[in-house]
Amino acid sequence: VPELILEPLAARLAGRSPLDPGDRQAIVSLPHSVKFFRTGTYFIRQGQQPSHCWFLIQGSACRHKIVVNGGRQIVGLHLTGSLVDFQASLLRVADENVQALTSVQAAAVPLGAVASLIEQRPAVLRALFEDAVAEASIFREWIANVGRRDSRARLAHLLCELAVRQQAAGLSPTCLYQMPMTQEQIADVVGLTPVHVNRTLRVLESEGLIRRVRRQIEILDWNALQQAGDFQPSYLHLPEPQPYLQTAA
Amino acid sequence: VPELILEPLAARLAGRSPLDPGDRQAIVSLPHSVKFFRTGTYFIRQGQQPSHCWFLIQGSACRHKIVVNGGRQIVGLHLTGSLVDFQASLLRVADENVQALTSVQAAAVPLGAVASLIEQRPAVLRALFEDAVAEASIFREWIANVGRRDSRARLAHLLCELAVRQQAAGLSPTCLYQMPMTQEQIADVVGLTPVHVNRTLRVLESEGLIRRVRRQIEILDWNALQQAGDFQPSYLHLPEPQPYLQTAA
DNA sequence: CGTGTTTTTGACTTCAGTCAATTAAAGTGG
DNA sequence: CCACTTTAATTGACTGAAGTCAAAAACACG
Repeated sequence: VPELILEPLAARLAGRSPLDPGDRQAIVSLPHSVKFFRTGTYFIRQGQQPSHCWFLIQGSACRHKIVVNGGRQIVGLHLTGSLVDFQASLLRVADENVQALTSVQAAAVPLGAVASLIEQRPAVLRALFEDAVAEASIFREWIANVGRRDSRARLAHLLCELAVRQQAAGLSPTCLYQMPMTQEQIADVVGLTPVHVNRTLRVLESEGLIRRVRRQIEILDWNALQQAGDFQPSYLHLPEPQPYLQTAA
Repeated sequence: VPELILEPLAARLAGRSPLDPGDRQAIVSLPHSVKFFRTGTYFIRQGQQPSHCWFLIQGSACRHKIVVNGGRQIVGLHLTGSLVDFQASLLRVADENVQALTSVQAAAVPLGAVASLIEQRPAVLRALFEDAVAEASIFREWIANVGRRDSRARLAHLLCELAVRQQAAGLSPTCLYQMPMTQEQIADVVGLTPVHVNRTLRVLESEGLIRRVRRQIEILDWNALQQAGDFQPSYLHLPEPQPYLQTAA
């Protein structure tokens, strides 16, 4: 049933700000087509003018910038359930790249349809606004993470954030999850080199805070990891859990 | 005339997204009281629940976080003309501090009044949304700045950003402006130590890119500074210049 | 089973941090 | 306007966390 595809989006937004049945119906009725992307595919590249935004049905993506010396910085992570690049559509052009971290199943929604949705339904606009404000809070925490924490704290912080966000997305319990990135990509998130990420991850492992098998992260001591990473989840501004979350557990 | 106080806010928002005369009138008619703050005063502290938001009539403020080892990271700068902490009101509590960098003249606007304004006038909500999206774009650029650029580039980038933003705020020409921060505060913006900021600023000065007198920054070679800082102003997403900007030059 | 990533390890370098002292500037009250 | 105090900027010598380079081991996959 095509109506079911965008239902998680409606639920997510309703968790931010109240939506009446008409609002929710308008969201799930947005025109969309489901597409599949393999790891590494670009959703948008710097300088392009997007025509669609993407609802991530399954899989994760990162938003990154290339700096002048050739380095790369990942400036945001989009997990299952997030709406990618709607905000960028409010601005003129994209000045960032968005790339699939895993294989991704996404619903492409034409920007025009979203534009008329928010014009007709202020409550939806409001909910999208609150979603954007919560995302901006994550950006600010990342500035602090990359600017003022040492490598051990930076990585511990990232591991905690992913644990909480993946759980909130209904993907996994907090203590065990699949890391959606290589160590090189992790390095581009936290502003370190891949070599140093590797060494620091094994420090955390040798301290007994985490265990790693393949790319699975198991958090053995949540309190200690949280403390090591100076992690307080309030900045994530997670909405109250919505019905759809339980179904996916 | 009290109506004139919030006129720059209306003009700024109208520059983001079209507002009809009724919208603009509603903005300038918001209840407000003008207050003065001296350097260092806190507008909001971590954990407080704000009751007002602040329109900066004159002066600048910073938004900062304290990390566990006692370090501080400035995660955002608010210059003359910006609306502080309206967004935070959409979330539950503030998890950041906002502090005056200079002496500040600000209009306190009760959050309740803004809440009913955006409920009644979707166009204003839309404009505030776009303002927030542009601000978020700055946060992402800062993540890249702090995460992947060396000290020289970081500082050059900040100097460029301030030059452009202060000019956009109608405060000064691009090539000469008043730095609203001490070197210690600059260090907290770019994630370095005050000592290293000092040394790096004089490197930029000795290279002939800038000149400093008191806290005035004069940019002697705009192209070179822009290149040194890997600075491309598009991420600022400045609106088209509005009438009120010319008056202040 | 070979091929191309990704992860891991070691030796060495460097950029930025630390600690501590000095100089300059900005207030402040008499 | 000048002593006095405080804050901010500057400088030097030394340290250290993270980067670099390069190679080996482990893994993923057709």
